[in-house]
Amino acid sequence: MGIAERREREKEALRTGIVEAARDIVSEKGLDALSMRSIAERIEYSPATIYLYFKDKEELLGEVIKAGFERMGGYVHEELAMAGSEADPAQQHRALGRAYARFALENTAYFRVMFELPNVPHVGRMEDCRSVDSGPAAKQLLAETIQRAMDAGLYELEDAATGALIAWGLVHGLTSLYISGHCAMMLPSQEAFMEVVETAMDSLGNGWVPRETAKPPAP
Amino acid sequence: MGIAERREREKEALRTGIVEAARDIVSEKGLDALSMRSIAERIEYSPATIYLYFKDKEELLGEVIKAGFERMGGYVHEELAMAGSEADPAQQHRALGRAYARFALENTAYFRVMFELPNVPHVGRMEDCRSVDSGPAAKQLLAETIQRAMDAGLYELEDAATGALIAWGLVHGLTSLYISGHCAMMLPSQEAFMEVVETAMDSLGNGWVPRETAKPPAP
DNA sequence: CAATTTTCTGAACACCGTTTAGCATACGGC
DNA sequence: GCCGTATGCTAAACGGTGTTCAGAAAATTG
Repeated sequence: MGIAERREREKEALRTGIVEAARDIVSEKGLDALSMRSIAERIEYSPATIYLYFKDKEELLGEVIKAGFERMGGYVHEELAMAGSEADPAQQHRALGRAYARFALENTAYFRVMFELPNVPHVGRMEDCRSVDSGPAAKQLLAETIQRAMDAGLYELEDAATGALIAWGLVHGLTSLYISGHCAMMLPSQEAFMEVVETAMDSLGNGWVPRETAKPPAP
Repeated sequence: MGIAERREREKEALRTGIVEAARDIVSEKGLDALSMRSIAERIEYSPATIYLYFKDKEELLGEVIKAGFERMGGYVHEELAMAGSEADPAQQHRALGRAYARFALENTAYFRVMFELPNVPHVGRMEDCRSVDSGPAAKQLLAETIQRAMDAGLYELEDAATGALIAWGLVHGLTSLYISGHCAMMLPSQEAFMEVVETAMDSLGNGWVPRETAKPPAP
């Protein structure tokens, strides 16, 4: 009775096909070019068909965002590898920031969809929504990294989760400002931007380094 | 010949009326509710009339944004006053951050229009555009404050402008993440958010504090 | 092959930003 | 006061959007 299963598979294939089409349009033409009609044209179905697979555009975008977090995961992997396996937690923390910034630079439209969209978790349900669902992998990795840095005595702060949030906010903010062109006059190139990100992470990390590194006083 | 002047005044009044209507709609109903038609309805004119006073929606939004920066200026003024006149530059820096965050909390839709809109400075002309035009007051104030902190020996960094950008990015990022609901599970209340902002500014400020505060060694 | 279920779509709806042709009104010169 | 003109304004339309729904088309079943 493989016939029902084949139907199931085809259905699933079309569903993911829709998501991929949306992802590609966002990547290639930008968010503004992403309409139900443009997706429909690309997959060669009627716009109405999409609504048989997704409740509305919001839900479809949710899937695109999920895919975005997976793509970002690749960047994280790369930067961690680049940092080397002998990197200490603080260096890994920098690697995560670099990954985030680089992902944003190379996937601007994607980044916008993921973080700057009206979003509106439709106050109430906020579990199955946005980064809560797919992003936590990255968020948790960041928190764990900072926790390890604390354990290693590299960072001194009260709460790893708060520290992770701050670190995230720092890089996210710089990235968001850069991408939106709010500091274009100050950052003429992507290199300049990446450098500022490094400086920023240095500043923050420096602020977390214990003041007196256990210098036992000789009486 | 007061007649031409009266006409001029009426024209100007309608123009600012349009901007105020747009501002109010954004404040009251959110950005999504802001359409040329909704503005027209509020000012009791035809939608087409708006185009006699503004080139397009983008230009109109520019004026709204300008008004937004002025409103933010009020917050800055308040927080600086709250900090007191004897506050040192580092404390003033914190006050600026508080103002930014509080403004965002109390004018969410406004904040979004100002910083998270597609923006697109239409690469090329970027003078008369966005924060470059109206925001620089705030940006420059931040840069000056940090420069003063450097001069006072409170902060130790290479470039005040870069420092200002980093400080801005930090608060902006946290704010943007909070407003977009990306860290809702971690920040249940506005108070919790404001506290994280304080902690974040402390961390960054701490990272900028000179390591050894000129402790002349006695030989 | 006929009946039924499943999958899909054409057409419509209400909205959007924007343009244009034309309608009133208020003005300046006679 | 009247007339031509310049000004301010708008109704209607255009092409776009997300979304819905009756019904066509196709695939599966008996």
